Amino acid sequence: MSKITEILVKEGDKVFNEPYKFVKFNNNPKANELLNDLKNHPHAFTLACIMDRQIKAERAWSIPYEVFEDCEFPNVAKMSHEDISKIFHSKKLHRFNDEMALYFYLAVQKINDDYDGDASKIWNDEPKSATLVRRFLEFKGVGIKIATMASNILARKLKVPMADYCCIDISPDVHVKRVFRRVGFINENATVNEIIYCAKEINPEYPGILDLPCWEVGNKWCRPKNPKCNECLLDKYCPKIID
DNA sequence: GTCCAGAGCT
DNA sequence: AGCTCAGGAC
Repeated sequence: MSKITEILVKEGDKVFNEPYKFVKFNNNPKANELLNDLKNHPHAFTLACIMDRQIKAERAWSIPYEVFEDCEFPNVAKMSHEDISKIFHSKKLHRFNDEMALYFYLAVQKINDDYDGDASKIWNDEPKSATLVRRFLEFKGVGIKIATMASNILARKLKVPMADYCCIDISPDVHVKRVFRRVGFINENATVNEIIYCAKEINPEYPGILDLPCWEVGNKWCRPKNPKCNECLLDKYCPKIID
């Protein structure tokens, strides 16, 4: 194993093995309370994950809190797509307010119809990792990045018990992709599938273990412009392949 | 102007 | 595989 993969796996393992501690998703204390309370507000975490695309992560993690300010769960299940759309537009919750309001609405309906209004039933039966990822994929607006991200956070931070971890892949998002390119794991025009299989190759029993360290490297230091290599934990071993 | 934890449709 | 959705922080 290369020194870089060794460091990334070790960092991932460290977080995975530590006991639960309150997760700080962003700087909104009330949103964080909601997201950490999987027992009483499991839908908040689920809905926030679905909102997590093409905007700053910190902003996406507040969206369920912002909606529930106007209408508490489970009453939100009675709201129409149009009602929810009005909230998204008036509070400017997302870039894609029409589309995200629809996915938010559809997710609430699905939680109601398929999980008896209790989103924790998505993950609380100690599922196989494949089952968990597939359940997230069933939601409209959820693809491989969001399904694996949700599963990774449940496994690594929120300590949700599951039967195995082998099918929780790395979340192939913009940061992971950039970091994988610059450390030389993949080439410039690699596809999402190549990223996923690259992580499987490194740590097949839990490919997603690489997700958090890679995401943090990309978010904090390995920026698109002016990467702060001297502060990065991979500095000594990284080939620093910049396009 | 650049960048942001993408997915769906063609 | 490429295009579209289209907003706010910096």
